[in-house]
Amino acid sequence: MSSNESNLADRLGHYVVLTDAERAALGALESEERQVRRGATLLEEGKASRELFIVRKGWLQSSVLLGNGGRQIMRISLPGDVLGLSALAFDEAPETVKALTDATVCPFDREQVTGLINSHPRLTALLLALTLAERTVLADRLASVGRTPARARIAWLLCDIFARLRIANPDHDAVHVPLTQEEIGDATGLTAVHVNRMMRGLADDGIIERRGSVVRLLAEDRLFDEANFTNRLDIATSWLPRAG
Amino acid sequence: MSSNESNLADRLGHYVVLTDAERAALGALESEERQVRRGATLLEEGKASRELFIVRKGWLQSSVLLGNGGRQIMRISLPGDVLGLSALAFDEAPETVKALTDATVCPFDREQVTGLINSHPRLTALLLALTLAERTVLADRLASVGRTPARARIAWLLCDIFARLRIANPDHDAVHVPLTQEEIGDATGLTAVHVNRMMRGLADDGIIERRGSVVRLLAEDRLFDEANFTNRLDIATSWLPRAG
DNA sequence: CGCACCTTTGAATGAGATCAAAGATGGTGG
DNA sequence: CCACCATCTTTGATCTCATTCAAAGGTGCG
Repeated sequence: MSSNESNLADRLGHYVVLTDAERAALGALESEERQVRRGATLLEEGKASRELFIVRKGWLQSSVLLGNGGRQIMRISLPGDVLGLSALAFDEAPETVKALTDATVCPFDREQVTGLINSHPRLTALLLALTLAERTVLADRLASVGRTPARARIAWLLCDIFARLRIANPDHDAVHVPLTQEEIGDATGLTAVHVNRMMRGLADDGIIERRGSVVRLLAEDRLFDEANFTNRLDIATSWLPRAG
Repeated sequence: MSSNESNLADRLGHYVVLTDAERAALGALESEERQVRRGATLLEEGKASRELFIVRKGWLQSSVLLGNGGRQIMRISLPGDVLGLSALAFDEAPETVKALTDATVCPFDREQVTGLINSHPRLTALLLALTLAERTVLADRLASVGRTPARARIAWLLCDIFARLRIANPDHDAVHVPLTQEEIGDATGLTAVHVNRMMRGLADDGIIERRGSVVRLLAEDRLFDEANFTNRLDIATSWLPRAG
């Protein structure tokens, strides 16, 4: 069940050198493990939930349903991500979270966050900064969907995914992307049919290569360029409280 | 210069009963006032900035510029809002902030946030919750722009503005909206021309009334309905740390 | 190996963009 | 106080990018 590793601690460790106490506090959030089957729903829009999660393994998606049957995918979550943070603002989940692959998550409840805030100011500040970075990525995504043509939106989504995967795996440039074209459409505000044509275009132009659901990046610079992508993975740390 | 009122304290006071110490800490953030002319830029995308602001008076907008000349407006800021929080995650502003009307803001720097986090866990938790609520609103906006037709997007924007104005002014239903149709377009991912046609449609259908830039809400329920709007202004407080 | 789901391609349609030009509005300086 | 000019709004005509509809291949899993 519990491993003495912590995905979240590893991630935060990129930004600051964690104290043992901090590492222990983060590890406590990952003391419980839950297996999730591909397709299973972890959180449902509108349903009560005070649970949060840290992703240990697998891919998940957060989405909302529109009145007209449409669906918007807000974010793809990867290992090391925190999920369901909005439980800290709302008693009812604003988004549905579904597993795209078999996944392992570590659930904890919001009272554990209360404890963290009370005793670890620096971790709290990091959590806030991470949340703000995520908000900024969401803003970038909005700009992409609101103000760029179909091809650039697809490019942006690929950049987002690749940039994040690179952290854990700097070498890999071929990735199994467990998203159907319909889902890519729901993330970019397009129809599956149009997604298909645009992906074909990117492949024809030698920017990506596709084999089934495996995507290989052939011309990262051109993709970033078409997407107008900004990497938001580095965060400012100079203002953080002293460790303690 | 300094007034002994705090917009932010008033706002947070809606959610919890603040202690004197908490009220004082928040007041300190608003000890300095700065006047901003309509059209003036407070923060510029890409430029260094460690300043944050609390809005005291006036309307402002946050936007990003796209490579192709397009612009996406992310958020309209009103009195009581915190602006420039992303300075806590990035040394360079990800968004440009511009005053839509003459405005008064209270600047403070991010080291003051450090102090707040060190000594006021409950305020820190509230700040986190507020940020998460804002992120959720951004997600709602993304769903609106990505997955609904032009008319519904305009409706959503109006709902967002009216819902927030209602807090300070529950009675008013006619509001001077200092946005050009071009700006409404930049917020909704539409052209000014199409915004014009959609607004006319909403007026023709008796949902709103327009006199110059003053908009009156005639059928709030129908507007909310068309927009698929969810009010995100209430936040959960049961998990917050005890005051102290 | 058969069925459900996904991808691919073609053709027709449509929502919103683009282009163009005529009113309205309001702030500024004379 | 008024006239002027810049900016914003409104409306029409045309165009285009993406949607919709339809149907033929693939793929993988039970």
